Amino acid sequence: MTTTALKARKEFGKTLASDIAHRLRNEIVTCQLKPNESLKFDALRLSFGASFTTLREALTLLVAEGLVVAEEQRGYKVAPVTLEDLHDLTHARILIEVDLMRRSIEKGDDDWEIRVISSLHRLVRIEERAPEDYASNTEWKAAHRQFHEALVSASGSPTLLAVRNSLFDRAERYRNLSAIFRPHPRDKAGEHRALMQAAIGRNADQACALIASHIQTTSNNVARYASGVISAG
Amino acid sequence: MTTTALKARKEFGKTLASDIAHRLRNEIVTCQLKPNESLKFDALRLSFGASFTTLREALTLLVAEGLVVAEEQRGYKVAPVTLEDLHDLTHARILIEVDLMRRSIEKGDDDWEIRVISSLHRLVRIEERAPEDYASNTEWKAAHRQFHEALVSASGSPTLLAVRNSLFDRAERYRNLSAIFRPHPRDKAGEHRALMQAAIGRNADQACALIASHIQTTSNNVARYASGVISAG
DNA sequence: ACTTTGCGTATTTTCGAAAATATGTCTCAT
DNA sequence: ATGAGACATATTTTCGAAAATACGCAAAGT
Repeated sequence: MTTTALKARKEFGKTLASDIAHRLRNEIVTCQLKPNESLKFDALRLSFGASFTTLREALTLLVAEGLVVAEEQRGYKVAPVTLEDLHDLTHARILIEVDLMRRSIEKGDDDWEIRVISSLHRLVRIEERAPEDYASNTEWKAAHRQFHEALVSASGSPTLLAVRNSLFDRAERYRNLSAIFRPHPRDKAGEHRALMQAAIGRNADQACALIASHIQTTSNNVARYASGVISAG
Repeated sequence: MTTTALKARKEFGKTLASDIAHRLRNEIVTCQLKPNESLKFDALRLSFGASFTTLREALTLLVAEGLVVAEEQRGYKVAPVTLEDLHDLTHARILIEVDLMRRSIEKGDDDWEIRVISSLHRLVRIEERAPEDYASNTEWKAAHRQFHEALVSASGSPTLLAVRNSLFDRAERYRNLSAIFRPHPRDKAGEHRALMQAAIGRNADQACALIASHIQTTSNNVARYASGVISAG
């Protein structure tokens, strides 16, 4: 073979388009594809080995999630990062996550408690295993995501959960961005444990206050450490 | 020409795909395309005159908005309507709309006040002109949408506004569904005026209570009158 | 009778070429 | 020098055919 063109093969989703969306989402969230980077079809075609229309479908999906922006007739690019966007995102996340948390605590059954406890356990184990900069560890990120997902998983609100997931991705991109510059990872272990205890203890007010403050603090840290790479809001 | 196939032409959007998404959205919201109806490509191709891939892109857009559901490898269909979904939707709308309302009232400037007042004025004029069942009037629906959009337009929250718009469409589909069975349209004129007055008067608590109750009441009415066509939650 | 297997049809999914649109460059008139 | 117009190139957008996959029905096996 003379070219490096890949033949596309599914790793995740059931259709190729959703599979590519998944991979693209990952590259954007981890900032392998940088904010504002223009997503030319020829280039994407080369790295993903799919045709124009399949790529287009994947990009459409990511536009809906706010990770890609489309300028009609002028192509797609990775969504910009700005302080304004970070603030907007943070506000939306707190509003929705607090609501989901409260209702999850109201409705959560035994299985929910188990999901919360076990996902926290896994997170702690990973932190013990790699105490240094676990925040840039892929395994930690997955566990972190799963813990937060478990907390709200009993809310019984598909609509808000879907929005929440997409906002979580957008926020994770900002966290990854700031991780490049942050001297040391903040110790979130205590916060996570307190969150779990408030949730399992059915102390809704406290859990909501904790999650709001958790999101806000993280956002503030991102704003501080990532200000170098973030365009002026 | 032997077939009735249409040649696609843009009426709205800049690209054909977004244009078709717009038209499809309208047909779904107005229930010309019925809940659960399967969206076969051949049929769509005939009525919209676009190719497979263009239609696919439009459908992808609507899936993200929750008006269409995709069963991978088994095509697309109009999203089902259920009582459960209506409740979920209503809850999400109240949460988000109340937040947007409060911040719009905080931040709204002169232009915002003008938008609110003039959009209400237009709505009232239409109601005067067609006092009978204005709720099934296209013009009224557009004005109604614009009034509610105006109220929250100063919130400065692109993320939540985008979610709000998509939820509004989903809710409008339920309203249209119940309008078929509702004996007489509820008189919303008073509620709308009170909403405007509370907003312009910068009475945030009252405006938030009014909008929450407005959404909840509408949803309750939909549930009552549409129970015949809504699948059991 | 009831499930399983295989095959033809219907439908979706993916592809690469062709059309449409934007961008950049060069020329020419002022 | 500067700006407008025209051509050439780069890029996106749309198309219909081809490949992949699901579905229905008939035949065979238990």
